[in-house]
Amino acid sequence: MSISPKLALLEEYALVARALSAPARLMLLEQLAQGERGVEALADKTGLTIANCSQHLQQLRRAALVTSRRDGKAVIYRLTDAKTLALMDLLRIVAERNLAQVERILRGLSSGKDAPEPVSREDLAVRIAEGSVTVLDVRPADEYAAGHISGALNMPLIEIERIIPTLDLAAEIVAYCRGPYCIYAHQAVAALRKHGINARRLDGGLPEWREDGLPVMSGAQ
Amino acid sequence: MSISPKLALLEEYALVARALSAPARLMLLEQLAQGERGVEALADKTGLTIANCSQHLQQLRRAALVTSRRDGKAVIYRLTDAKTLALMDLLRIVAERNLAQVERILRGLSSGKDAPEPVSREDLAVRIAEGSVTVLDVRPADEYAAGHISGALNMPLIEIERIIPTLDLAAEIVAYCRGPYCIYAHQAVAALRKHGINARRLDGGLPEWREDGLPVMSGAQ
DNA sequence: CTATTATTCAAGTCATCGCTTGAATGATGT
DNA sequence: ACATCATTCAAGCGATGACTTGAATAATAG
Repeated sequence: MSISPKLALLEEYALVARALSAPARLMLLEQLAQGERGVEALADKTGLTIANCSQHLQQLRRAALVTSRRDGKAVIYRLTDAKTLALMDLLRIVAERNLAQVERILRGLSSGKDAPEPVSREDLAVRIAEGSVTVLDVRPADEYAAGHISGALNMPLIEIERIIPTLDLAAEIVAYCRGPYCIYAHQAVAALRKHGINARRLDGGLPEWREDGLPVMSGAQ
Repeated sequence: MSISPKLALLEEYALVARALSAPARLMLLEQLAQGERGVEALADKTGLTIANCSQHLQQLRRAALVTSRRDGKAVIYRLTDAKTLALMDLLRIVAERNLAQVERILRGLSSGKDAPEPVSREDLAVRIAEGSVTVLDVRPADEYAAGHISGALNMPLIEIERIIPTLDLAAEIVAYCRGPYCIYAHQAVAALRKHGINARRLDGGLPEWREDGLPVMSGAQ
């Protein structure tokens, strides 16, 4: 024990905050919020080198935000529990609530002022049951394959302009992606609205949907 | 706008986390949770130099965790809103839930295993109304003077051993301090229990009590 | 206006972090 | 046992952060 237990405690709290203080690690956490992943898959998705990715993961593990297990020769990481997700969420909420900068970045994405309110998860669940809505999963195909909202169509952002003519325009379109940290859904909605299509964003992404106990179509892990 | 809005966003989130990643700044936030303070008062309480303290405060302000106003020649800082407090709380919860290290530090304080469950704020409010409890504010006298739980006695940690004989042992003792980051109450309870006195800790401190809308005796600012 | 007091700015130092590269470890399959 | 593959470790480099010192700014008092 150190001379100052008070400082030692604060040091531990600070360690957790420091683990969240690098964009690369937030990207990793966002990926892990989709489901557990191996090191190589994470490196791929985030564009980090394997070694660098491994080092970041070890920092996250030191802060107990993630845990790992072995599976054959691979090491699989996952979020420790829902509290990690809660912490990320609150971090985002504070940042968005307070920083004009964030506002401006998100504004820029929706190419102006016509970004509508997001749809709540509860509302979307009801409307899916009614069949009065088309749900688009705008994440990459492999993430869709690993699990998605029941009834959602996969439409990666790259193909969205191409696929517009095939959409059923009678139902409203709701797009979702990885979660609050992810801007795919923002971009998709902006693209659709530019073509005059009635599209909105889901509040939150797949991790939040799953956390709420709403129906998910699970793929192979 | 940068080439990658995604990274720019994550950079903003990371900025908030980074602001929380230094023990010195957590100390400052803990002080500010007691109420607004000037730079010099904060420097005094935390043991930082004035210049260093000012720099930390500016980082907290950049992350929008605190705001400031001028009052004559002094600049007064305060927490931006309750979300800052919530973020600190969640940080602590995650750290304590996950890190064996934290457990060990807190165990060490209560000199063993006999640390009882803390009293909830709700329960304490009821029992104060009944008069079935003695509430001790173990913060320094000046902080007590600036505001405390209605009915609480001030008993700074330094004097606690000396004052033990004067306590009414019929009622249970409940000690509180600045809040979850503060270990005064832990230490006070440990000291009292070492003398066989029935003492417990309040869950949370004055900021949480105030946040819950429970009765506070406000002193001069 | 000048002096005073509270705070902030600026420059410098030392430590730490993030990333890269290349080697070491650990589990699996032949 | 050996080769193979995924991951981790270790060393090095450049950038950033924390703290110190001393000067600059801003508001008030005389």
